[in-house]
Amino acid sequence: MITQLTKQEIADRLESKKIRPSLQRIAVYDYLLKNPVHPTADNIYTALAPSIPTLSKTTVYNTLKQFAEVELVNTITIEDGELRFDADTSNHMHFKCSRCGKIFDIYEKIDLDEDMLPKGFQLFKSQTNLWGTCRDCGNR
Amino acid sequence: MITQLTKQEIADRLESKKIRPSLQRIAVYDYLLKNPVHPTADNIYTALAPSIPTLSKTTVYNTLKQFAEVELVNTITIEDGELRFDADTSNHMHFKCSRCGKIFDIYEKIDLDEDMLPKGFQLFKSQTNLWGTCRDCGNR
DNA sequence: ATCATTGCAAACACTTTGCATACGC
DNA sequence: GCGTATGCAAAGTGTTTGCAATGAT
Repeated sequence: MITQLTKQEIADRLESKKIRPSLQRIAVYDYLLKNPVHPTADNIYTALAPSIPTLSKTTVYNTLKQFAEVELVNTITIEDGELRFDADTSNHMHFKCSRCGKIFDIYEKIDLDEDMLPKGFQLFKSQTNLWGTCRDCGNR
Repeated sequence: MITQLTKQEIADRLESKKIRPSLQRIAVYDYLLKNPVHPTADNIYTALAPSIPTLSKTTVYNTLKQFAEVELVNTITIEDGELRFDADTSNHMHFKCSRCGKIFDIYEKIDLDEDMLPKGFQLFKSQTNLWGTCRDCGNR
């Protein structure tokens, strides 16, 4: 499920969201596409820092926040105290293995719609998180 | 949906989970039952501090962590950077109003089961979070 | 030249830890 | 009296903010 886009394609996508395609921003988005493992801001910073020596964590945070605002990425709050990011904005669930900590994408669709909410409520977004053990970690 | 239990009933419930029913622990659990608004640890501390002047935040944090471990309460990660607590451990969803910030319980049930997971995965727990606007806050 | 972006350091918010005091059986 | 619980202060973690330097058009 790794998406490859050329730098130009990434640049175009950023511009279509009115975000100037700087080197840093392209690198962050490219990283998210190539590493769909729901990294934290710190993960991304650590991964990119060697190739962009001047990169700062602030820039990574700013960039991700901006991406989230224009819905280029989804933020995942499956774990308290850290935010994870996903460039796959299609509607899917996340499964966190309590043993190894890996987060898996689950594309099974569940139907959620406004009808299940009380009158007058409007639904913008939903997120379903699952916890358990993955195939490699067995039970308990 | 406010649950009232006597101190004795709370004490019994804590003991059934092998937790010694101290004054502080009873107060925290009682608060959660009477105030099912998904408070943070800090909310609880602030609310209880006047009546238990020696109470410390550490104790509130310790207590909640303990309760969560024995599944007396559920932890809700609907917002990054803060954990919320719910003494209602029945399976339900949470709706956060993006405007007023209130969190509502949605008892509509969605079916999630192990069948939707890849082979070898085991499901222990799930949590569905919804975002939008509540009846009082209208749209946008 | 102007305006946006970057990156450092400091500030923040929430939570956990270390440890001495106090409490309960 | 002994083991657990409590509470203070300090440390830790993830994130945001203030601001000067840099970069792009």
